[in-house]
Amino acid sequence: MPELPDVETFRRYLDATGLHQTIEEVAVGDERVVKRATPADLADYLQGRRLERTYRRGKHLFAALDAGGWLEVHFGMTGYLAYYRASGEAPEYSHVRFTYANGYHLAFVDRRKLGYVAPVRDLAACLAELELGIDALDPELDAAAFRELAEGRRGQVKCWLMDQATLAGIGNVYSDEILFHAGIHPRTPLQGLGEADLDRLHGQLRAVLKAAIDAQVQPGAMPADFLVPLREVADAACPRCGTPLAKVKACGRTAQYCPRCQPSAE
DNA sequence: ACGCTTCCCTGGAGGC
DNA sequence: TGCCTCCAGGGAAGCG
Repeated sequence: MPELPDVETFRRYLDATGLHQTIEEVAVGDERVVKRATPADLADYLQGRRLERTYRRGKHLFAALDAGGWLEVHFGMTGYLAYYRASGEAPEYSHVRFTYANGYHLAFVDRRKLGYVAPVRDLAACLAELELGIDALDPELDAAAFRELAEGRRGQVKCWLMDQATLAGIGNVYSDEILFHAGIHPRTPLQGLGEADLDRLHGQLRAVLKAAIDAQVQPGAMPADFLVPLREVADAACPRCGTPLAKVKACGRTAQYCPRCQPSAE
């Protein structure tokens, strides 16, 4: 379930571990997690190169190569990065592994293989092809810009928040969290929201994503009134009012919400 | 245009 | 114990 805060945490991890070192070897254990290239192409593309800096847009992570071009990593639902020394320390499901000149390794780990690694020759073209909207934490996304994104749009507010072509980075978990703090039911029609609702939604969107990043997405480190740590808990109660949390299908996903703090508009 | 389902993919949980 | 089905939810795709 890597969403913006998770991918931002991975980005910082990569910054702290796998940059500025020559990649000597690229090993692909399962080619299904390599997109837009064969494993051999990917190896040719990366061998002898260094990753120099990172860029994140929504849930997509990019790393710039010293020779030009980029590497894209998308984490699907179960992906993450692991940097380790001894080969024996490689986590299970390490489907792509880099070996650096210093002897360390960087692995793309993804149990369910819904994520991927891909070479990117032209970052701008790649971003255009992915049809990603503005990053949900882009400083240019102020309250007015946020309201503009909602203009003329129909459908349920949760679907809109999760639409990567509108706002990049929000998925099922954090859309629930944001809607909870804004006091809005996930199935509320977007057109039923007023300016004050949208401004509140915008404020909570920033606050929630930043708090999750500050907590390094560790459930135990999240603020006490967050729903995230309660997702897997049976019979969980609202951290605000104690009302039993409810689930509803929205946008093909299971949304968790508080029936009292987020009254249905229907 | 919207909302729903199906598919990809795997493992953990619960029922029988 | 073991088999079966469901569910998790990132995203693409297809249907009405």
